[in-house]
Amino acid sequence: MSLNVHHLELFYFVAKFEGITEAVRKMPYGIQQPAVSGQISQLEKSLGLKLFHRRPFALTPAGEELYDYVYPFFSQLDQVGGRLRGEETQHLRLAASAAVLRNHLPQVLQAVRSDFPDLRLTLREVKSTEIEAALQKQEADVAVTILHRKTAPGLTSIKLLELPQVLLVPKNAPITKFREVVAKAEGPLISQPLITLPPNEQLSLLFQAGLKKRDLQWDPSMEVSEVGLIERYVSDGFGYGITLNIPGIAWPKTVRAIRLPAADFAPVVVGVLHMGNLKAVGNRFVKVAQAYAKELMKAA
DNA sequence: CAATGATGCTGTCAGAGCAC
DNA sequence: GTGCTCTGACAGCATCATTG
Repeated sequence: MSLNVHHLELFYFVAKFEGITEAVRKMPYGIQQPAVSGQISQLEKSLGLKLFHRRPFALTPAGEELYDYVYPFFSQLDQVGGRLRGEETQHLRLAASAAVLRNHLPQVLQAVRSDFPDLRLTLREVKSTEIEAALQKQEADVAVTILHRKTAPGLTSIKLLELPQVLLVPKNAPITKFREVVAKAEGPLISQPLITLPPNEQLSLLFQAGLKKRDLQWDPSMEVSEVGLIERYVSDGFGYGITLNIPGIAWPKTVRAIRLPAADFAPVVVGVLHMGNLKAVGNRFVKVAQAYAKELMKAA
């Protein structure tokens, strides 16, 4: 025997407002207390069990379970209506790395907000390896991330800028060029401690590809989850780090950045990813991000 | 095919029952 | 007594089977 959805809706309000009378007062439409009481009785009768104790109000275990089940549906009905009516046009859900969210998006979003005064934002920190999945699951509208040669089907990528790979060394390190590191190596093996992102990150892949081209081997001794940590541990003397040179962003005084030869160590491409067609606010975001990237490159 | 009546569901109003 | 809940009587509406 299936449950009556109208009964479930009334039960949702009764459980939410903790009582029949309170539910009647606060419900978004007019209904009298006896009607609610009667409908709830029918629901309980059809289930063959009590859903809540009346006075004082308390959900029974069965009531708790049913409330947990119906809550996500009824609590989001208003928002769904708004979305269907197109009232969500000024909502932008963004996915990006922590570094991008912290260092770059504030300025870009400031500009977007001047065109969309009612802009509502959802910013989500997502690892670059999980960003495509987040877009495909519709958990975000747009992502700013490192682009691969191949993006997942259905995704559109827009290139913003290319960032050169750099070797980050402590300020007092006795080298100024990458070839000096190589010169100190015993054969192809570089033994200097190395700090990198996880091996499946695009930056790590491109760096290892560059080493391979030069028949070098340099295995990381320390793996960190975000580029900000590389700076930190390099300046604390844990080793040299592989990171990106972002124009306009100054390095801490405790480290120095050494450019890796671009011929072998390909720059990392950063861009915007999205699925399907973007709303106006999404398109505006892309335009502003492109302008911002252009300014950054000029500053380089 | 349209009209009719039975049935079921949900609603209101008035008022009774009950706990504090 | 007060406030909350339930019960009973009755109305409006939709559906469905029956009837002419």
